[in-house]
Amino acid sequence: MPAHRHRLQHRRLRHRPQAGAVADKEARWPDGGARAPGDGDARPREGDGDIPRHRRQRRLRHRHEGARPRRHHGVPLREARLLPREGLVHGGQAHAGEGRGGEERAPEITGHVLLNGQSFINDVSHRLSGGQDRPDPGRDTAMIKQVRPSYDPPAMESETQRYWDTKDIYNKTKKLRLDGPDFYFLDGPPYTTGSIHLGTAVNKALKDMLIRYWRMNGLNVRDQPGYDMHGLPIEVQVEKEVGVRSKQEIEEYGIDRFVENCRRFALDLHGSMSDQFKQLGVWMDWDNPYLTIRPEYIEAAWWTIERADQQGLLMDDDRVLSWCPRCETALAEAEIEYWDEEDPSIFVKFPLSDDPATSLVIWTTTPWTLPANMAVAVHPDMTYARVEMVRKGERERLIIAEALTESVAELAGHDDFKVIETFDGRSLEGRYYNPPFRIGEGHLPQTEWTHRVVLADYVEESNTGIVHTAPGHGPDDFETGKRYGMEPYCPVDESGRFDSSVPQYEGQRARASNPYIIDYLDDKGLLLHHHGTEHRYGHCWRCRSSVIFRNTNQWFIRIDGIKERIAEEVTRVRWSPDWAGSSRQMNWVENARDWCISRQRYWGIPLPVWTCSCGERKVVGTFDQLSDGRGYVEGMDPHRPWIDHIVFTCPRCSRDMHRVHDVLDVWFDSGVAAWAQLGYPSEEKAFERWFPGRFITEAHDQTRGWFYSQLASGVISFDRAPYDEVLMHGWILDPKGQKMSKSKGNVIEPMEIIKEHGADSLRLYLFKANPPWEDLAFQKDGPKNARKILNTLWNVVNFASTYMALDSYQPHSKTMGEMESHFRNEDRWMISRTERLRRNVDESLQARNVHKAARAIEDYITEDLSRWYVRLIRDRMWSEEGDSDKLAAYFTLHYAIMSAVRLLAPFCPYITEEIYGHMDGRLESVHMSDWPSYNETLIDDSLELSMALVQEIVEHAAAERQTRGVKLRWPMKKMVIKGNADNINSSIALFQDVLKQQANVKDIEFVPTDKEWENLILRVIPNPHAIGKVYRQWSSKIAKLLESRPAEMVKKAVERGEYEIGIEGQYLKIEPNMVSFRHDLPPNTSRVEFSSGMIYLDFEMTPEIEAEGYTRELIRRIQQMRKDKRLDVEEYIKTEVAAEQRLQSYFNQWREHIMKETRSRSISIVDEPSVNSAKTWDIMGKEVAISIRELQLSQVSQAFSSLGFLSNDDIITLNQAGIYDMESLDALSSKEIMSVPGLRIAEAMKIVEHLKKSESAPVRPVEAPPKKDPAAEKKGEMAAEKLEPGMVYMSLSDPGKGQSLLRRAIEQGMKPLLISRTQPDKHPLVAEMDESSMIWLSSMSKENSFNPRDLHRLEEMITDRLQRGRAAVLIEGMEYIITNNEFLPVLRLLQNLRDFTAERKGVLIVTIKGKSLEEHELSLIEKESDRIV
RNA sequence: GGGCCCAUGGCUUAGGUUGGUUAGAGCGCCCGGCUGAUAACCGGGAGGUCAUGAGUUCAAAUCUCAUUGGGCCCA
Repeated sequence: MPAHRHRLQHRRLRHRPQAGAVADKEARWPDGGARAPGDGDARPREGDGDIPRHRRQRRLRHRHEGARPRRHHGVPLREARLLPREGLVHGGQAHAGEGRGGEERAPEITGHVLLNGQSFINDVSHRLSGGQDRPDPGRDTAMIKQVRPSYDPPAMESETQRYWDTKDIYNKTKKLRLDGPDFYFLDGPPYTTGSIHLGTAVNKALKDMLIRYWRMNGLNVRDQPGYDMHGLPIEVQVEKEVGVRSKQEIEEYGIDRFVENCRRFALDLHGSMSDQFKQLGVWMDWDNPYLTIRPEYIEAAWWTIERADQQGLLMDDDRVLSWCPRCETALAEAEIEYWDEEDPSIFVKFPLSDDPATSLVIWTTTPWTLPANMAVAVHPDMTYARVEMVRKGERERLIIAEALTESVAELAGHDDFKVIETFDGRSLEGRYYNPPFRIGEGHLPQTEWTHRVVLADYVEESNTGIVHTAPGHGPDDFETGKRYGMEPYCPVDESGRFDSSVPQYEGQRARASNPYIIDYLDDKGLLLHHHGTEHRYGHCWRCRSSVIFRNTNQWFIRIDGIKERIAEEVTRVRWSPDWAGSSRQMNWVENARDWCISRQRYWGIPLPVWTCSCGERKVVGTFDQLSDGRGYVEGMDPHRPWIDHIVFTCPRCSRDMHRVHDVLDVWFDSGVAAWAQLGYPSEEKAFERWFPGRFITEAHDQTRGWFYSQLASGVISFDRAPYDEVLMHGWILDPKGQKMSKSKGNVIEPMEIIKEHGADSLRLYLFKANPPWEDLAFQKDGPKNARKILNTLWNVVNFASTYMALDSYQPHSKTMGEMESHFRNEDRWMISRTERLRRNVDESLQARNVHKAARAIEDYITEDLSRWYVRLIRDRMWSEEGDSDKLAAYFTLHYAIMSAVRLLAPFCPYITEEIYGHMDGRLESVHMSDWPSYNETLIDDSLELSMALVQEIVEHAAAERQTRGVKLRWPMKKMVIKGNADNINSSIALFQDVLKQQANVKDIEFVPTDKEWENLILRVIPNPHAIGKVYRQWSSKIAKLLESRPAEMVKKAVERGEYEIGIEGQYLKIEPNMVSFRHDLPPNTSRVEFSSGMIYLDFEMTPEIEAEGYTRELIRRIQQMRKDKRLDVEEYIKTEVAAEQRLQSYFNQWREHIMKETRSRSISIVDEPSVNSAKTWDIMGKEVAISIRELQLSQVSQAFSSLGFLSNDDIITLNQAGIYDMESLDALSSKEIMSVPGLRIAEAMKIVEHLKKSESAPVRPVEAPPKKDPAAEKKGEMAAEKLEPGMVYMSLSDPGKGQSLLRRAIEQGMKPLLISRTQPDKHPLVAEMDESSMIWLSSMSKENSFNPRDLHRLEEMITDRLQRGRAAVLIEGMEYIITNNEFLPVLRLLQNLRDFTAERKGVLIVTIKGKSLEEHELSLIEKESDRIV
């Protein structure tokens, strides 16, 4: 019998703590002290080492069972978790380190960090040697505590959050790295909106992940978060709040009040954002963010303006710029959002002054700019044509680009047209034309080139090829006008309305005048054609008004002068991905125009420029310089309007200098963040220490935003980019890849995801789903699936911690070197996989391939750790204490878990913290630990290859079992492996035991490459054609003879060319062409090809295999019955098995094993069942009737009642040794009794003494007394929760709940009706019901679907039963009915049934897998229940 | 119109630098198994013109060009 089977008893007992841990949730501790769940008894006590294992198991059990009465005061556990964890911290010294303390001492702990191409060795021991104490050896032991059995992220995360808060973990973690190399991480300030969205979430999560990674690598990371708090968005919100609608109204309201409101607004909002970031698990310096509205910040911006001025880069100028007519301010490109809008598309005739019968035809989508027309532009090299066109009977002459004549004619609806002559654009230059609008004298500046044809390169061969030019309304037009010496004319005022120079439209909004202008043109016969067109149109980033181009005076920073330097800096900076810099950013910089930094608004950094009417100007760079001004007050707020009151005296003419009333572009605010947050220039020390920033990461829209504004202001201020590295990340889109927007209603809220699945799951999904720089179409299933991965990790930890805690395993008591000799190959494999993972994750993160790192961890957890290694070591986990083989597995498993946890810590800070606290806990936080280094020498390619082969073969074997219908429970007789290369067999042989165990195969044979498996049957295939040619009439005889001869011999001989066969006295030579050979498989054998060879699987059934197989089937059935009866795992039973003779003999061979596995106190193996409650199972076509009866624990002890001095522990010990009653005790010799494993000597002696004394009378096995004791208690419970007639009960997850309710109903005398999807004969309730009371859903309809008629039939069946009075109906798997139907009919069915149930005083029980339904469906269904159970 | 990125089963994606077995996963679906990590897990199956077209090549999801669609940044 395999050794491990003996261990099942242990396992059963050891399983108890789990049940206890569940109870822990409400447990209270008498000492009021703090204990993490499960840490109580797992902690070693004095002398624990001497207590035999099973004793400790008992104690553990007692704690959980016996703890209840002690719960009278103290701290509920949830809070307890937040109080100090005793023994985890060494005297409050958070920095006492692993790494030195000896964790996994084998691999060198030397992290290697590569930053900006510059690498340095992060030597942990060096870092920790800064006068810090070695951890107290007495406390430098990890305490393994069992984790709570289920992973509940929202609850766990808020507990962890509180743990961090209470113990100030964040600050301690930072403090720990204080001596490390400084690393200036630069946070791009999000605009202060008050709530985070998925985009800001991924942004901060990414930052947090990298910061944690750097910290673990020993860097002292500066992590001040920032908030961008000035600007229009807040102004617009405040406008709404205080009820003003224009700049004029703001000024009436009072700029001071307005600005104060803005400040309050911004300050309120930033706090709630910080809270949300915290929940996301982001560790930044939330108590000390940099705010762009602080005076010192503003001073830094001023200083930068001053620097620009000193270099001659600051200027004011007239320019045509985007203008928001609502906000009445200029806008930068970065502040404009584009989307498609409908505009008119018109073709207008401009008659030539000297030939009014001929018109130039221009095209425009902005009719409102026509009053400001000053010229028309043609391309000098384009060919134009004079066309005669007949339209509506009228003849007209038009000038159009030649290539476009036809399309224009078509649009205009011509009757006929012909080209009269062609010429190039150049020849048109200077021709005068009559503009559509005549602007009054003194308004439109008349110069030499006004209302003439001009040349411009940008004119395209589209529409008409002639461009209406209004220098006051278009940047290109402006440039062209400038070239021809025109002064721009802009008849549109700040609010976007026509001024008095266009009396026709005075006071009208520019764009709104389009229809009137078109009408006017039409009236004057100038409109050739008019239609609508969709095109991209710019809008104000905040108020969404359409922007217009206006010519205004603004302040600029000249980019031309520094463009080259900026480009050089782009080249120098490290970009991820590479093309973000070399292509994208470069492209932007190359096309960059002068930076307009002035805005005509209130809530912003005031432009620090004072001007005098004489033209003198003063730029203020620091507050000190302010104090020279009149109106300066010490400590004053530098915002508007107060700053406007400061007046300087002009040094040139002594008149007053006033401040230009503009504020700065907010992109300038954030552009100076790198030094402004350090307080520079007023504070130099921090600047010298930290500047420049090492790293930034933002989304790709920042190419034109923050990436650029920093480049420009950095080059102005310090002649360099203020950062060294940029990681450009993507956007989060909706599931269909569309941008999320409130108007589309497709916004997914990060906080809701966090509430449901936890921040860890959200983060993991965000990290692993995509490369960082790609946009992510956010899938709602994403976090859910990520949670499953974390759940798997949790399960592994639960498994490991259960056993390790029981054994008080000390993970750090041995080094890897010391364990080396105890490792099995599978341990070495696991360690190799682990080292490889450590390397992969580190390399991926250094390359900023965040997704690859996350995916590597995921694969490792699910594939290597959970699905394989844990499977392999199960048996070893149950083995006896002190067994070095088990310790090797513990060590490896612990090493693997802790590696994964530390690698995962930056990604998922919560779950890793929780696991670390339970599996190690020597430091206060996993985030204080060092980044796992890797040891290349532990990576063993060939070992991993071996295991890969074994895994592949196991899979093939499983697949072959499936096709043959042979379950894994049935051992396979033999597996033969023939590798196709010499090393394959030996490579697989390395893991022969693993293969045997996992494939459940009794024997493995290897066949060398050049041989064939000997059991293959070589057959001679005679070739009658060839034989007949030579030997004619003998051929059939020869063929027969050949087939009958030993094929091997024939083959060899033929190959040698010497095979002869004797027939009728003659020897006939057999030529090679007369025969061929074939290898046939022996019976019951499969041949499967795998990547590196061939395997043969011998499924032959021997009596031994049959016996084992049937036994395992039987055990399985009994276990199932135990489960169905809801027996306690420790409950003893009495078992009867009725089966045919052959099976009986098999079961008898395995009798003891069966009893142990099933906790049967007795087992009788019989021909016919003696009770009719026996359940008949079909095991591989054989009928086996099983009945089990529970024996209460207390009754077991009655078996030894004559030995009153025995404790329950002793009795269990005896039971474990297979001694169940006095009879068997009697049969043992004194010596045997004394050597019962685990039995205390004193007790053993007492037993021996007692037996000698009493010559004890045979003790009858004790039957369970009629319903008393715990059984009665159970019933009492039921009685207490009697089912109420007329009620609908519903369980949203657990089918077992529904079944036990139905049982209760039966006990209450109700007639049951069961509707289920589980086949009736497999259903747990089958024993308690007759056939007519069960409806199998799948049999109600064909094709596994449910149609409305089936629904109706079902309703009839149920109401029929309810009508017959006092009925209880259980519908299981409601989700099946719902998913196969329209939802509403099902809901209606449920409503009908509910009414009917109430009316007939029946009971309706519905179980449903809530998870498989849509949320709203579920809530509707829930409403139809009276009670959720 | 220009620059950059993306396109692989119903959905999300791996592979692409370095062209070479049968394009690999997860979710969903179907079938089966396991059942003392178990509201978990495992195996199998169906499902792919690797966006389209052309080229290079003995060979293209992979390299080149063009086209289409989507995203970002600009004009």
